[in-house]
Amino acid sequence: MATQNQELKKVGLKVTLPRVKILQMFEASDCGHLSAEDIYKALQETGEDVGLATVYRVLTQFEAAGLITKHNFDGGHAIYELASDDHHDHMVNIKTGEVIEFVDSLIEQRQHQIAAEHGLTIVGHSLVLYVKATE
Amino acid sequence: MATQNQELKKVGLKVTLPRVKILQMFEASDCGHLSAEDIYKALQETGEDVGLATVYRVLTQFEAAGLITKHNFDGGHAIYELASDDHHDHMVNIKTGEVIEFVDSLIEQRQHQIAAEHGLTIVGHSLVLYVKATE
DNA sequence: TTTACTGCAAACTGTTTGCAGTAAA
DNA sequence: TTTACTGCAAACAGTTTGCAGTAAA
Repeated sequence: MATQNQELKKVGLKVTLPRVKILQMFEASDCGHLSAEDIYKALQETGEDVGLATVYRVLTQFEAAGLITKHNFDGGHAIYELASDDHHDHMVNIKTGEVIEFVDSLIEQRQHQIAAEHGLTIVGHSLVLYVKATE
Repeated sequence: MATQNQELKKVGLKVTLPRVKILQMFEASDCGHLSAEDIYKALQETGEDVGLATVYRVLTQFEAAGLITKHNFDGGHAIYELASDDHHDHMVNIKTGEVIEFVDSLIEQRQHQIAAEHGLTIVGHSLVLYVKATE
């Protein structure tokens, strides 16, 4: 039995076709950074009859369940990726659209320090570097 | 004559009431982080008859002219602030909506270093810490 | 007078929601 | 059988745009 089924049950969601398919897409895709539109189109192409509204609902549920993470990069639409234990930030290549992940504990550390200096606690954060190839 | 008039002329925009008023609002407001909606409402309250579409148009023109900077924080609507030479990042208090600016040269430095390690150059970046008061 | 600018309403994009039907448990 | 889930279409928020009128130069 596919692993997805267990993952879904674990978070209290019924095992339905749209959910299994979408979860598979995240696990299959190597880059792993997908928008609702990406997923919707890909499902259409494989002949699956899943509505866009359902894609959004499933993504919201997956995010609430901690299976995936949502990012609001520039450019309007949100993108999602499988949640992983290790936190990381992103570089977006503005020429190619490529998304590169990176981790830097020094930056993480400074962020918490800065918030603390203001008597604040970090609830979430977003660090995106928009980059291009060095000439 | 008000300074705003020169600034507008310098960037090749006619000196009109909506533009002068909006530019004044940015210079007057101490926090300086305003959304289109904020500006529109404030103008209504002072009895100015400026349409929301015009607010958006003016903001877009000001951004193109380099007078102001646009930020896409979480939560749907964009916010704008007067452009300044010194770069800074933002903390957004998720309870109050308050925006706090901060600068950290260590983080800046690391960002460039990380990009360089990948053979990339930073074109732009966005660092936002979503925070709340420490309990 | 000429041309840029404006307000209005209608269009658009990304996302959410109400509802009646459908399928998982 | 029960209840969660689905597709559809309609609603939504933030933003943009076409157009005919208005005001800056």
